Amino acid sequence: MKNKPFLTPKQEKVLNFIRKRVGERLPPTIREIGEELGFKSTGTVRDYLKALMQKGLMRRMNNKSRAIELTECSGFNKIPIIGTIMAGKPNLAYEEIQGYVDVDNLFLGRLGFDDVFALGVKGDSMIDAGILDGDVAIIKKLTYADNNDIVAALLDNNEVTLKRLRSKSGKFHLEAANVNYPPIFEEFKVIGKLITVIRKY
Amino acid sequence: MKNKPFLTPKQEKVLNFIRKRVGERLPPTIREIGEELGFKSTGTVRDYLKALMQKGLMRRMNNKSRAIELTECSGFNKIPIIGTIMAGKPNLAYEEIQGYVDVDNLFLGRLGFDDVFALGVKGDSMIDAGILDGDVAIIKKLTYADNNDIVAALLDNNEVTLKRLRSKSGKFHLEAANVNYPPIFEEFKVIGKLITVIRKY
DNA sequence: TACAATACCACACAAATGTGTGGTTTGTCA
DNA sequence: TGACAAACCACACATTTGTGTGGTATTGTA
Repeated sequence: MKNKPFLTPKQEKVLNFIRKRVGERLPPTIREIGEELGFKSTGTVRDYLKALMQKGLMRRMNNKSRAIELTECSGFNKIPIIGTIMAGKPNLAYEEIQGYVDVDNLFLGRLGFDDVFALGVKGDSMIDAGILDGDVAIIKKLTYADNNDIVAALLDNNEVTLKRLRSKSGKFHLEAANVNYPPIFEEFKVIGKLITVIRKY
Repeated sequence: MKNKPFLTPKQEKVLNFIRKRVGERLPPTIREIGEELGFKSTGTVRDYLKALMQKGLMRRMNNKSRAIELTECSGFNKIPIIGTIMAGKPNLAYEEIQGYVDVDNLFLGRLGFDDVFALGVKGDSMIDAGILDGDVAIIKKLTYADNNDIVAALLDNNEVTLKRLRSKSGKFHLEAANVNYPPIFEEFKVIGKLITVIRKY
């Protein structure tokens, strides 16, 4: 069993300041960290950054200002997923936390923002797959997909549509998830694969 | 009627690139913008930034690298929502962006993290409302709800269930969205209201 | 005791980055 | 036609920022 990366109090202070600034959308420069924490030398700050990097908490790009990337992917934005809830307690002192919804990583997993895009769902053609009008579909950019995957496909008329990919005797076609829509046998190109659906009420 | 701040296509491209980079938590330098957009002079980029600032879309700090702040608020993690996609283009250039999915604000809106929790959906009792087994339901903590709202309710056996709230002649009961499930008339307590559904594939 | 890690500092230097001035071209509008 | 804004470029310069080297002091530990 490995023990979690131990941080000295000072190191934690540095990390927290970086977290704060990253949260504010402008990571600090080395000198800004020094000013905030009271270090008079840039070398000191670099020692800390080196330590934090060795402990796997951040990455940096060479010769790029403010280029600090926290690997922990901002552990703040998590929502607990609850199984059962204790009865008497008024304020949801949840007993069984099954996991966490990570707001940042939810859609992306290990993907970058370049690898996905979102599509507003129009119509009810996928209603039997639980995808309703107005839902937002998060699509991972791909040019291929497997049988039964739900894909974003580009049709000949330059329209993008969300359908299920089916193969029948070696040929692919698109199927709606709604008996009222016929399958699509025309030419199309897969541009991505559905990885997440979001619906707001 | 006021017209929205007019942006030229080029200006919008610049803005979108900045949005993207701010979303990635490292705003671009002037030269990085120029490289991406194909400008050979820093002066050109500064002209654009000046224009965007005059239109009230961003602020900058003097002599600070990457210090671009988008005024359009909460520019945290945004995924572009794309309408139509140019046919030939392979890599989905941020050409026609209709809007953004704001990862942070998606579930929460103006709520804090304390005001919501998540529920793992089990079973198919809400399938006709497009809520499937395995979905994650984001619930806003409330002790009341309106007729027809989908709510998280605490039953007598300490189970939490997701159902539609119905009132009939002044009395509330719970209804599944699946003809195979009978309505629930037993005692229950509303603990929250469904605000978002997320499904991962 | 010797060694390693932590916790600092000073300072020089190079690279990145922002600023400023002065241009050219194109199209629109009065 | 002239004025003006958008949309560019080149280049010098100042400032910011990252890098690198070489120190000192303290503490725990093998």
